[in-house]
Amino acid sequence: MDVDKIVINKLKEHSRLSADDITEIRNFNFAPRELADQEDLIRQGDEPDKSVVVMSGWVARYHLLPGGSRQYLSFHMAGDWPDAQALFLDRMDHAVCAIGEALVAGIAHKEMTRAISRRPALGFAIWRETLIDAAIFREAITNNSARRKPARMAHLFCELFYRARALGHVRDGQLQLPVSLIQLGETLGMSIATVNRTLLELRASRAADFRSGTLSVHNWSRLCALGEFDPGYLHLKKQPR
Amino acid sequence: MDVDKIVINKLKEHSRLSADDITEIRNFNFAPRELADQEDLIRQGDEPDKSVVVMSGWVARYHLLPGGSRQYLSFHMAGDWPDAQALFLDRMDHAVCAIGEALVAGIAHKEMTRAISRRPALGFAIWRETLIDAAIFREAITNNSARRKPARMAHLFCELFYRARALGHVRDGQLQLPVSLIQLGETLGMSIATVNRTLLELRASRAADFRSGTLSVHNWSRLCALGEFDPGYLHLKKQPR
DNA sequence: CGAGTGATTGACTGGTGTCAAACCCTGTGG
DNA sequence: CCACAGGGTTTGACACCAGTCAATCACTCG
Repeated sequence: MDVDKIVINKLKEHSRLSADDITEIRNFNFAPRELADQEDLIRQGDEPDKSVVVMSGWVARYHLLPGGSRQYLSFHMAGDWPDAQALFLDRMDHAVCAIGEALVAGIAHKEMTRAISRRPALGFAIWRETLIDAAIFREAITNNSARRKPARMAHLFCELFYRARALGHVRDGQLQLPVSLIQLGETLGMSIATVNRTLLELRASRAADFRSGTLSVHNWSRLCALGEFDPGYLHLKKQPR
Repeated sequence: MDVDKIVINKLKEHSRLSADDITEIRNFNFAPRELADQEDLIRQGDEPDKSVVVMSGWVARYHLLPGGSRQYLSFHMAGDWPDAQALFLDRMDHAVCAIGEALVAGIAHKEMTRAISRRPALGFAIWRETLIDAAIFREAITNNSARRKPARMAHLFCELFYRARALGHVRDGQLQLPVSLIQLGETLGMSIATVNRTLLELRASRAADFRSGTLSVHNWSRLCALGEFDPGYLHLKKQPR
């Protein structure tokens, strides 16, 4: 699929676009870039001059911690616009890396601001995209602070699965998600030992099964119940399924 | 101080505004509203039609949890624009309440979008404001997930103190912050017992002292070290002190 | 002066991090 | 084809942090 199609579909998930807005997107010069597994797209402290759209694979945001370990902040799949927000921040306060091999497409910030000045509605759509990101961050605060470990993991799986389904990345109740247990731990704020034990627990509950980079959801409603998942915060117009 | 002055000063913290942008802000119709301690400004599920600026006191965002308890997400003081982001989200995924008595001023969303369509640069400034909010959320994820309890609390105090100082709310190394220990716990993801013990620890370290609604910072650099605080993520142009 | 809320402290217990060892799988090189 | 190395995963032992519960204290308000 073309980049502009991906972008347009994504924005349409939550915003209305006029024909002119769409033309404006079609005129963007997207610069593709291939990323190897774990390769950094941009680092903490960098001064970004472009935004990227994920075309295939996964990309993750993370904070680098004093000890050298990481705190993963969010995951982004094909269709997502992981750092639209870098548009107006001079210096990156976090890094973005590829999770597995990924393909992204960059748009120069200058080009974006010009387009937005011409067509405010397009800006509003992209703005909304960044606001949904913020809502996801808020939910992550709650998830990692207030929920017990099994609920925490279930919630993360719910969110990723739900978002992936909305973008059409789920096949046969399965989602490719090439993260290691270490990375899961650095996302959910638990040690690798606990990650593993919690994973076994989820498996035993027959709600979901994550192993070797594949998330299989066996019982969606049970998983939602376990994770206290309510998709409202994702602000998607059409609810999948 | 007038509302428009407060707003203009705040946006100038991180953005450049032209004379026309400032005129546009001056023309906003701000509707003042007084809030009692703990009063909800807006609830989870509401459909907002206006944004508010805090004029005095504090306001906090929180998620309501299944059990009825809360997860506080962020705190906002005079000058902050806590839900500029509600502008493009149909339904609130979180609530906002007053922490102590507070005074806020609301602007209708319609009025804001019109002004932004006229003056994109003003929109960019407000957008940036929401992006800084998102950066604060990201830091909260890391804080509550990756840092040990004492560092966690120290970091929160650092952030609030730093932001308050930038807005001129700090007097004699003291900041009025009328939160209870329960609320601190519901912010940092710890039980009230641990909050209290951690508070004693901070007090003993002679870095900071929080009691009866007043945060006193005795040794700023030590507090920063304890909390691994690096203010970069706040994206403020002028660093205070 | 009593009621109520919040703060403080102690005892107890369970969850979770740390450490260590074993295991599995994959790719590499002999 | 096997041996080996290395990364990721699985499991167990153990200590301790931190949550829960309960009692007491401090303070404010009616």
